[in-house]
Amino acid sequence: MKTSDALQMTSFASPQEQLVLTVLHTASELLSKHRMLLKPHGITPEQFNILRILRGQKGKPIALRDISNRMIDKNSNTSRLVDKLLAKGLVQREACPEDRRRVDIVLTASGQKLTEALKNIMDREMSSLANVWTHGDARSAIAVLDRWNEQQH
Amino acid sequence: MKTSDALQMTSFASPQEQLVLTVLHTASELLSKHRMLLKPHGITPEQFNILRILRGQKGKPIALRDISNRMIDKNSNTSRLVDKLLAKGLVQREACPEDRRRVDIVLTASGQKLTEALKNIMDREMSSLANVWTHGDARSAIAVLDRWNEQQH
DNA sequence: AATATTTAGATGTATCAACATCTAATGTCT
DNA sequence: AGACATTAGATGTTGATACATCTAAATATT
Repeated sequence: MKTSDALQMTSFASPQEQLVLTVLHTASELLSKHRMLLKPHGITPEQFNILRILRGQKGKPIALRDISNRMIDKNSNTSRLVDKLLAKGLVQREACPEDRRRVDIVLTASGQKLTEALKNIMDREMSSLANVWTHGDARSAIAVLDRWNEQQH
Repeated sequence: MKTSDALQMTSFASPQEQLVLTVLHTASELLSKHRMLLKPHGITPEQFNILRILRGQKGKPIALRDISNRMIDKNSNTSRLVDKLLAKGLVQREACPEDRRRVDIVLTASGQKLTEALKNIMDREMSSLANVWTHGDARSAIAVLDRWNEQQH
């Protein structure tokens, strides 16, 4: 359903304001869809975000701080999300000798296995987007949104 | 900062996948900005969303159910959000004679006053977007995103 | 009319975000 | 070296979402 229908928008907001509402609504729906796909495996999108980052490390440990920097939600509480993954035996903490404040994180064997499986699921979902958006569509929308993002900070 | 920089994206995802990440990241940043603007007044973006809907009613009561339908996050817990507004004396509950299951909500006088003030703040923010996006930019991005939204459900 | 189903809303629990605060370790400055 | 500031991370609290369940009222079915 189009955003304006979904929100039953009646008033005549500017296209810019409509875009803001559309982005917020679309993000909510995307997240909801990801949650549904991951749920059978007991993983939330927020937890998967961390697993995906760890997978990109290919076994190399990464400090908790650096995970935070790569996350979609910058202020998300990485410490506690990692706790959840730890409780499931998907990741390990490792002391960092050079800097004893730091805590390095790596995937365990079972964490690697699950992450691969989940990535396949998400990749299938992502590739289905090609039926909706051409490369050009996607690139132009990215350009528009990033024009706002670049103004921040 | 561009999304790809903010997330330190290194791998070569498809433009479609990049757009998904860009939408999620932009929504997170937008929400964060709105939270900052509203915070001095003790209102969250989620609570403001309800106030804005009530304002559109121009005094006419609206069922909790209908508020839910117009919200950005469909699954947000409208009952408890209204509780918060009630505790601040910004809204009133009214029994609905035709259907005793329903609970109608209206703004109180102080709720109206605060909502006007907040709307001015948000309107100023929205109109500043014209410096970033032309009408055409916004419309084309909306069209791209809605193409996905229309496929859902 | 009696039963069953649906709907509106409230509520309990788990997960996560937002924000502040705290500790320990590191870095800086004189 | 000693004082101060910064950084990494953990943790407590509050606000919100996700999901399940529950009650009461309305609607549909037979």
